[in-house]
Amino acid sequence: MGRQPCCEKVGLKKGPWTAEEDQKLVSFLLSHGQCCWRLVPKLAGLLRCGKSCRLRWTNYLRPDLKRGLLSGEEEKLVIDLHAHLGNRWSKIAARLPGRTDNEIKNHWNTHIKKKLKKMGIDPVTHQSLSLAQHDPLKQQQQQARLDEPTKPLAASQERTVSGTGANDKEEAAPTSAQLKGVACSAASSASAVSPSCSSSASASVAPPGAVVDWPDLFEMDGILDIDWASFLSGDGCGNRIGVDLFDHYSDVGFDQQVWM
DNA sequence: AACCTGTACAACCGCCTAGGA
DNA sequence: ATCCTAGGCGGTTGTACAGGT
Repeated sequence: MGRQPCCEKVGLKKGPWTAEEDQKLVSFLLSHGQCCWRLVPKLAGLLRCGKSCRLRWTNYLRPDLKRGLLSGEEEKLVIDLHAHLGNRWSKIAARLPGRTDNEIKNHWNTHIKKKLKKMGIDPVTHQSLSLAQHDPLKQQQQQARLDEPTKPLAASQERTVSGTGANDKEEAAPTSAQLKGVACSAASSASAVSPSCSSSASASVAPPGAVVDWPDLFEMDGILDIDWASFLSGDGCGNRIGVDLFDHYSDVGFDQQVWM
């Protein structure tokens, strides 16, 4: 007995979304809010699967998304968080307001991986490639640390929406990165700034049944941008992100010149 | 100009989990 | 306790575009 498909796929359209489809989806979601994704395509008059609609909204149409390449500061934060969290893109995205897990994952695979390799850093273990090659035990330990949170029990906690108590518990546990001061309070500050900006938390943009106007969303986005800007600009520990990141990689030869 | 190759990123797929019936 | 559904996640694929030959 196979798994049931997420929806009836016969007759459904696949592939790139057209402007018309985008417009239908956006106008529907903005006037009705997010409710049951399975019903959205029917109600919005789209020949798409609900899952596809959710993805399109989450990764592309959400008004609070930032567009364009990740900034240098964002890249550094992604690397830092990846060293801390591994390939848990949604968790990483939760720390970067206006960015989606998909976007970060793509950026990691196409840009950051290469840069790290170019600098002689293993993008998986965040160790020097030569060090990792010559010290399999250390490599194994590092990998085990990255793998650990994905164990079933931890995974079930991880699935909780960012910013919840469960998530906070996880943050409270000291990690090697935090012990080195890498995490600073960057992570907690960012999450405090925007609990609603990860794809997983996107539902908070508009509660079920809520009618949301574009201006409201943009205004909220503006608030996020201001806070994020001050966060990055050096208020509090903003300046420390870059400094700590380079400190973190100092033993593996993180070359700031190469990066910039 | 035509073709080939590499790159970037949008979109899909399959699996997992939570929650409700 | 079990089954089913919806939502979410990470990995992978597909496609458009740019640059090189």
